[in-house]
Amino acid sequence: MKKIVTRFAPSPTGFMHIGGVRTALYSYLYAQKMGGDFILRIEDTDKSREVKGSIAHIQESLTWLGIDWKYGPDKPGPFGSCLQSDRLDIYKKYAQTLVDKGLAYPDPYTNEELEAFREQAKAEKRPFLYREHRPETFGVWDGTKPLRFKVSEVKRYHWTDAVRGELEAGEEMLDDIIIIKADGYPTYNFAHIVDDHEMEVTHVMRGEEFIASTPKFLSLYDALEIPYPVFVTMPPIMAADGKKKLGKRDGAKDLLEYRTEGYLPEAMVNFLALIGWNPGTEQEVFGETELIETFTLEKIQRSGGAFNEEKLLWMNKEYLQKLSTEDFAKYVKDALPETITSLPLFTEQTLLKLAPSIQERVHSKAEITQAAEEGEYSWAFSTPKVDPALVQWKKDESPKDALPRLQKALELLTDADFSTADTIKSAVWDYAEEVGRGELLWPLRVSLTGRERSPDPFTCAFVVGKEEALLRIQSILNSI
RNA sequence: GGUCCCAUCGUCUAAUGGUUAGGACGCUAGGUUUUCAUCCUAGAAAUCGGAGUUCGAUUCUCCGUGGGAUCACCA
Repeated sequence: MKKIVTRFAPSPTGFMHIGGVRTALYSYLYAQKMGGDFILRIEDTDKSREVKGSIAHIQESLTWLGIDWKYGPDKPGPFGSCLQSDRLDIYKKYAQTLVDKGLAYPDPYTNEELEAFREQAKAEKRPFLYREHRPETFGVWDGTKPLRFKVSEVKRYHWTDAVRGELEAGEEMLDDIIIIKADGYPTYNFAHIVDDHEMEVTHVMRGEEFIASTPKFLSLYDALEIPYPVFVTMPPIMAADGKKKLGKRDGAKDLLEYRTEGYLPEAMVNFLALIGWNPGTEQEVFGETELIETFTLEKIQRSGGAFNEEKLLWMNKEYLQKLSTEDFAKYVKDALPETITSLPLFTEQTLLKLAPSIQERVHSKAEITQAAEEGEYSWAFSTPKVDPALVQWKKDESPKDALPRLQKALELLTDADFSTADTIKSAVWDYAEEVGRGELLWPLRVSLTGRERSPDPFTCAFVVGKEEALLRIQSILNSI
């Protein structure tokens, strides 16, 4: 059996966004699943649109997600460079075979003349077709004029798509397209066919925007006598409103922004895989290995899917919870603003003790940063100013009513084992049951944190440590 | 406008001729050792419309409708 080869072929015109990455991911997953190769090819044939640094950016994006390539801009293959700009001679060679067969010719018209043809067609309300203006005799291609492909067979093309099934399109799409531009660079239409053939790509996986132009490609495959690869059309990813394709103009973000926001690559991969594909089971959370095992072309969706950030957030939480406490503490530290990390009681040790209580509730780095800015964690790293009124548990009580309970708790805690939150809990639990849990636990927690919302009092006491905890309780006792 | 593609809860989707149309996110309610969160349980929520084929259509066919894509010396 022939080795499966897939490729991802972006143009270096800026950052990578969700849509592009998903295409890359599926191509990668399929190659992995089939024991084949995945190639990263850079389609840099339009110098004017090229954005400096984007090749590195693309590589960084894919690497972040754990998508690695057998051949790429940094790793040439047996077929040569993976940068199209390095392959000009190859395209010229293929173009020449077309010229030799009388299937390609230099465009004799000026831009102005072409524009006039277009205007005319528009005025007559019919589509513009270059082939209607095809010169009767072909000049010699000297490289100063664009080279056009002469469509020899204007017919209806039928082809099979691994996802969409039988597809067809009419002759309206067939025209004498430019294959080599006046600047010597090939067009996408031509270059990708040559490269896919040279690189022995078996499965061409790309977005549905290419369905309409497939007849053009097919006519070129025929003229070049290149066998068709398997076409695999991916559904578009739509903007959150589900109305239009997610593009840079519709708020599609740079993939790496998600990294900065604290999304884990595993969560992103898992989430991305599930827009437009599913295993047919009820499983939602997949590791990469599992994804590779279960991935099939047949289960790729036909219709477009909206990018739902809330589900991404949920997914991220799933993966955040799998992190070790140490790793999660690092994650938290990254998210904490200077105002927190510079607090007097801030230490790695305290952070490590606090981390689990954050881990069970948080979805992203942004959430931690925001909570921190709102003062949610300050109690752990500095002695809070406690408003005595907050100690009041029931409406008809006065803060003073909590005094005896706190006094007793202080005694119990003085003798308590502070090695875990549980040992602290067992020291006061019986008493809490006796007086009513809320009656003790609320004032205790408030004394420790000064906040209406926080983790449970045992965790809080554990985080700040025995000495500090006792100090805080004593302090509230004095101030009521 | 021509051509092409698509159509199940708000969203991601399962079920391809026979199911109480299932799951997940989100939402609502209740519960779990105080608050917030987590977690658990329950609930509301969908087959775009119309014909046809069939004993029976989410599923097959046709026509609408809606949405998307594409018509470059961009990829």
